[in-house]
Amino acid sequence: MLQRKVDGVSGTTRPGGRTAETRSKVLAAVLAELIDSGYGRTSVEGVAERAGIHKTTIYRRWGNKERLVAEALENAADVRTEVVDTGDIDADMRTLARAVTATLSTHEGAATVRAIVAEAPGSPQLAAVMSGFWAARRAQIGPIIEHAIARKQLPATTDPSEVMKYVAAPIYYQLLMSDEPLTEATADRAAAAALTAARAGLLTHG
Amino acid sequence: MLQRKVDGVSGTTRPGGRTAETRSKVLAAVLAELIDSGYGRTSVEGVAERAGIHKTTIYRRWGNKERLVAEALENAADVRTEVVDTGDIDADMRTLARAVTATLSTHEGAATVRAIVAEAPGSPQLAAVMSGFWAARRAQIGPIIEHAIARKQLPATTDPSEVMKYVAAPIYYQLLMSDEPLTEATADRAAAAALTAARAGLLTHG
Amino acid sequence: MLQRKVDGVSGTTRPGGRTAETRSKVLAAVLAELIDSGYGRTSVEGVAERAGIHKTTIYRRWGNKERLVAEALENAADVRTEVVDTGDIDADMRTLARAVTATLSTHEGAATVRAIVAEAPGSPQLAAVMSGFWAARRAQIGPIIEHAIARKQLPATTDPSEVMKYVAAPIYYQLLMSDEPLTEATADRAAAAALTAARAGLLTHG
Amino acid sequence: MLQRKVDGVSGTTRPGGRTAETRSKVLAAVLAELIDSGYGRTSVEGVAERAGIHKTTIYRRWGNKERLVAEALENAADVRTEVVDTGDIDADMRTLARAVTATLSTHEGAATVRAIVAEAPGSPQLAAVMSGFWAARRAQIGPIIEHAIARKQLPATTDPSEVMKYVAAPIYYQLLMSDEPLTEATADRAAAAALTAARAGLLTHG
DNA sequence: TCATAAACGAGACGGTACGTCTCGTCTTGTG
DNA sequence: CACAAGACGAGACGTACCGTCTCGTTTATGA
Repeated sequence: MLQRKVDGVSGTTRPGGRTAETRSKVLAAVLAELIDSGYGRTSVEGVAERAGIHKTTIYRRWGNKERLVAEALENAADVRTEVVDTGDIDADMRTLARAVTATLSTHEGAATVRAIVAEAPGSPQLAAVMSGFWAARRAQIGPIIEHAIARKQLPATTDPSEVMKYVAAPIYYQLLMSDEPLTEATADRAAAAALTAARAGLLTHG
Repeated sequence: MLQRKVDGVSGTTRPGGRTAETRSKVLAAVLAELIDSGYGRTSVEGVAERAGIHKTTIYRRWGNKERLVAEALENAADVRTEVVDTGDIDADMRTLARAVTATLSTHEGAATVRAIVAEAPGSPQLAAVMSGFWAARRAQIGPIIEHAIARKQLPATTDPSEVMKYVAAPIYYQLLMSDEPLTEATADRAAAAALTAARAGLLTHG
Repeated sequence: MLQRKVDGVSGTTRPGGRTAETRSKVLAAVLAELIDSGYGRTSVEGVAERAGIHKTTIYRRWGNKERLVAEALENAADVRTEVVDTGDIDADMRTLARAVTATLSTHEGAATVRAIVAEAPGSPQLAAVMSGFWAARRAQIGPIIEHAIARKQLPATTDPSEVMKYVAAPIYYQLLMSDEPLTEATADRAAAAALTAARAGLLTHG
Repeated sequence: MLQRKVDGVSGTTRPGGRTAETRSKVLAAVLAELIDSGYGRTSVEGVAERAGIHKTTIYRRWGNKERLVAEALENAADVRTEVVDTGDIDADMRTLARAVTATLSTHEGAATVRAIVAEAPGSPQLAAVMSGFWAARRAQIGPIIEHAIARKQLPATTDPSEVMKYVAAPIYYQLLMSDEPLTEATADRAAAAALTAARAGLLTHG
């Protein structure tokens, strides 16, 4: 399954105590601080206080702020969007786009994305997080696109990655670069535009 | 005329002496630091040193790091993309997309965008910078789209802002969210996809 | 004269601020903490708080705890014992011994000595402080001994340094190695014993 | 019988394990660290590592750093100076002084003394160690002095403790307060001076 | 010989202090 | 008056130890 040990990254061997619980409290606190204040104004000490543990513990386990935030974001990114493959490519794309929009519409989602974009350059950890996140997304739509191709609804050489990119791009762009709110209309338009481009044979491999 | 107007955006009051020169040295230094190190690792003291002036001077004129960076970026964004209206909507869009791609392909352009995206939330100054930047872009393509509409190459209700957004989105997205390089193919595909969506009547007002 | 610039060690050039006052507040606070708690339990943060200034200021000026304490002790050691040369060698030695005893009998004097002895090994700064302190002491009794020699009260080859050492040794020893209190009797006995040894020709050069 | 008696030094209570060996390894490590680094820079963790055991074990047995060091020093002080009573008070005192000098001349002896002096105030444990150490020394010279008194070589009221003090004081003083090396001449002079003072009736009870 | 209790290993944790790095303010002096 | 020089307050960062606790493992002994 996709089940991951709760204990993923740092529950090394045998905890002398409350390892896993501490970990989850801290990661939750990181996200909360990120949302409230953004990466720049998030402090390790603030996280520790919010989590009700001591800052030394954080430094012991995560070493520095960057790795701490990276793991928190990785964790958050793990909460994956449920996407179904109904066979109706238009509806499925719309569903996907709306899911993305919904995520980014929350204060939490928006803050997470901003934190990642802001810190990814220069942080191998975060780059890896993002990489993994998008790989997961691609894995999700791959089958949907392939089914659509099988049903001749999309050109045979259509690249699922590109479709994903063209669906997501306008949504992320609107979040990051404009002050317009994200609505369902935003999502639907993005989905429709991506499919139109795909049908026109623009979103192919290579 | 002989009027020089070195003093573009914020020629505060009246350059009593070396004001303007100091200003441009500082702003250049800010950009350089931003490019070298990113926003987080750019320090006012580093900027001062690089500019060969004293940090007090910076604080006197810009007050804080955020306003300093905001003005530097505003200044940088002023270097505007030359876009021509040849009447061939496909070619013109491709030219526009390539110009955007070219800008973001430079180390400087990429760093600038990242700095803006990272700091815009929470910084009214930067939000305004970004706002103005996109207004300028929209002003550029407005006439092109209108001409295309006049020639019936695009639906009458096509929204130039949306077209701009759909051209730019995949390019910015690729810069910020993936590690694929920006190429001319990226630009051409973005331009084609945006036009396809526009022709399909998806990029209309409202 | 023996007058030293108030500003001795760190009044570098000509400060843009309140340098000298800060310095004296800090050094006084160091001594106070040393007396209250001993070297081991004296913290830079505590000193800063007591001095009413910020710890960063201390680190900026003294670099680390060791140098801070060294300078404070150097400063304290400067408060010199007044010793007079009456011509009566017995009385003068007794006066000297009593002065030493009086100094070491105060909480402050005892704490200072303990701090120096504890930290001197491994701290060139403190070694230098101690060196200077004893040089000053030797300079004080030098003339007294010479006068006594001139009056044939002491052997011609008597070494003032040795006399000083034999006067001070039992007093310091009693402070550091036993729990007996320092009294005038302690001082008088030390003075008498040193003179007896000197008269016996034991405290000579080489 | 089958009794093994692994338990050399202090067969604490009931060894469920390898008690005695651990103890001696730890105490040796403490001394070594003390010698290498002084009290301030000696860490329990460092001691544990050097002893090849775990720091928890140390805390279990000694509770804290102070008690650990106290016991190590107590142990070290136990190695007692052999002093003989030949009947020749001058020679015996010289032997005693040379023994003291020899001990303090070693890196180990010097470090031990410094550690004790530095930490004794505020540490009842160490005060007790020192107290015991000097009691042992007094016990050693008591008979020698008494024999000398019996032979009328010293005044009847001579206090052995005072004689010990006046022999040791210049030696300790030189170690702690100056940078002159300890030599046999140092020892001989100290012995001679103490005896001179004693013969002059200065080192009496009360 | 085998169960048991003490000693031990491993390591997470709370906590104090250290020393470093920026940011932004303020003071003083100089051209 | 603009600027250089720099002291200072504020506060976060990351490190080193201290001493406590829990859990699991080893080992000597006594039944």
